[in-house]
Amino acid sequence: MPELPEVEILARHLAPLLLGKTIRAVEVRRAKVLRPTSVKQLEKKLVGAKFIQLRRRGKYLLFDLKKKGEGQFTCLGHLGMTGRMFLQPHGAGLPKHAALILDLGKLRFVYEDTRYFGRFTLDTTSVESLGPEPSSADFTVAGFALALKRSAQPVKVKLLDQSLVAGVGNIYASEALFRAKISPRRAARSLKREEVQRLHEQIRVVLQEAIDSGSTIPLDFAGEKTKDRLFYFGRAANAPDYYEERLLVYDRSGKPCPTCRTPIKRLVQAARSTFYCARCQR
DNA sequence: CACCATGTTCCTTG
DNA sequence: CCAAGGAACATGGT
Repeated sequence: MPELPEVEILARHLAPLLLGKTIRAVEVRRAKVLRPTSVKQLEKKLVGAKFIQLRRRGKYLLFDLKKKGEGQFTCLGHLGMTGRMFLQPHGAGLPKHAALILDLGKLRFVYEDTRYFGRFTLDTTSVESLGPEPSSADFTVAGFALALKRSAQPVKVKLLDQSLVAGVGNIYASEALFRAKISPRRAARSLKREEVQRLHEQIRVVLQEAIDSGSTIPLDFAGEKTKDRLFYFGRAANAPDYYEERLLVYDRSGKPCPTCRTPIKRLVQAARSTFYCARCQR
């Protein structure tokens, strides 16, 4: 489930379910996801604590908790590539790769992650190095331009740098560049002011549209029936029963560019796939 | 068997 | 200190 929009949708889904609930017990099935926190440290801190707020920063979830008579503290969650978080009744089947289970009384919170790349930890230092939130006023064209100027890397690769702007991942990097009509191969520092401006705007637009789209779809957070690929489809305006593909270039190599019909190309940069239209993107 | 996958972090080199 | 490149992490789908 993981770029900024997916995490935002998850945060909105979980917040009302978690707030006010108290953790009765903690079960850690894969201690690796707590790193560098130990099982003991997590248990000691979480058992008896109540959720008081849930925030998102970049692709991270920040769970604010508090125990009676003690100070507030924060737990950090990240979904890695394959993580999910959801609530379920006790007795419901646990997924094969359940990494952490929090007993909330009537319900339990499950963090499962097939590849265990994600985290659920007391160490919140990762958020310190994040760049501005793309939707906030802190994400300025001037600041973005300045950061791009310092890099000789291809702009697509640079967009994945979370210190530049927080939350853009491999899918939306390709999508934003397509919409801004900029080639993913361009050196970050070579972009003209107008191009930086277009890219800045399209990053904001593509992420916001994804959040809006995700909000209207009945998502299956537990992932038992459907796959979360569903998230990448938008509800078609006039046909309520099927989902129209929403991504314009990602994972569409060989398919026609939505603008000019030229086949979409796939390129490997920094060991990640990039998709683009060689005709529309210069 | 081969290659691919929504991400971050660590290590090395310059 | 910074930028950049590459491997590592781990499991599953095609």
